[in-house]
Amino acid sequence: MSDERSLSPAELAAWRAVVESSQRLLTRIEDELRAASGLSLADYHVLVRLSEAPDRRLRMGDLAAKLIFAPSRLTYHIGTMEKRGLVARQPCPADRRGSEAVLTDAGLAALRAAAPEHLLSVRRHLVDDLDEADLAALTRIFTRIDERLTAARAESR
Amino acid sequence: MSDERSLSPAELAAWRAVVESSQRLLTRIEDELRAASGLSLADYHVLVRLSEAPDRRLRMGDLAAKLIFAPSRLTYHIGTMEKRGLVARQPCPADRRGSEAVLTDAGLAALRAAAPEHLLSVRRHLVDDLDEADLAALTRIFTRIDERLTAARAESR
DNA sequence: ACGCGGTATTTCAAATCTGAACAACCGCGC
DNA sequence: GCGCGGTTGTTCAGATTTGAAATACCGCGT
Repeated sequence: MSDERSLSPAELAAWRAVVESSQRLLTRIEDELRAASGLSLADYHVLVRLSEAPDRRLRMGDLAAKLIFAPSRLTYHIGTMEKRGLVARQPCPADRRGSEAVLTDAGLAALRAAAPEHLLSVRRHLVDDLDEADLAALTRIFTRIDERLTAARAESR
Repeated sequence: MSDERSLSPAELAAWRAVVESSQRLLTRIEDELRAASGLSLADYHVLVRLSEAPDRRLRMGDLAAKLIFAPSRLTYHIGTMEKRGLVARQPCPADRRGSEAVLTDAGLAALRAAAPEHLLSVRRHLVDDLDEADLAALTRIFTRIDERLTAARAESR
């Protein structure tokens, strides 16, 4: 707290630990997911979001927001998943500008096939290291950060 | 803890919170860094690592390990930074296979110019939300994850 | 009904990232 | 001293990601 233009060693250590470890964690878990299922983490997240959506479908924009993807990235990504038969793209009936991504049966099957190993992977590399208090702290901390970020984004419009 | 092949709702919530919020946090902080200084977060991290190294220089391999970059990515990235005059590349005297990345005066100046705003940004979006206990918890948790990952990597060789 | 500012998505080119294959070199053991 | 397995970086081609510009459409106000 000494200088507001800087960070204390403890603050810097926390920031660095988060940046580096989360990077390493994601990389590792993605590697394992890829090896076990052929899906990237992005593929997996697309499948999860669609599987949770009513009627297994979402507007491109909504899906992009949930995944934190730039619009053009989602267009491209859904394109590759469509080629593999994991999702389908359909024009949105209510709004002719829009389109929806729909989870196919094959996509749902791929998700179900990949999930157990993947969750095991998450458990092995993250959850098993944490006790209940850690878990709660992580959830609370990151949820709060997210809320603040979303609020800050709303302001800067 | 019910099924070892799955995750409890609390565990899943923690995992999702970490993945999404850290993603959003990084994106946001990178945007601000870019807007204020023209540096990407990767640029900034390269500069930081070099500035901390003895004689302001590091072997490509060591730098790549610190940054969690694939080798070819670092080659490319140092190439772009070299064009901008932020770093220089020199053959390694002790090992003729290797090369070293060296921080230039311009690179150091760029880092010093960018740091205050960037740290403010980190403070605003992360540190200000945390009390001392949170800070310590984050550091402890992510440091432990990192140790485990590094250990696991060593095994799978 | 019409125009118009705004929104949803795609397209395009350029920048970046990845992994496999390569070239040069190290140093150990024969 | 030589050869060989292992290391260090780079190169290359292809995949992904980005941001700006284009396209098509919405719905409000007139």
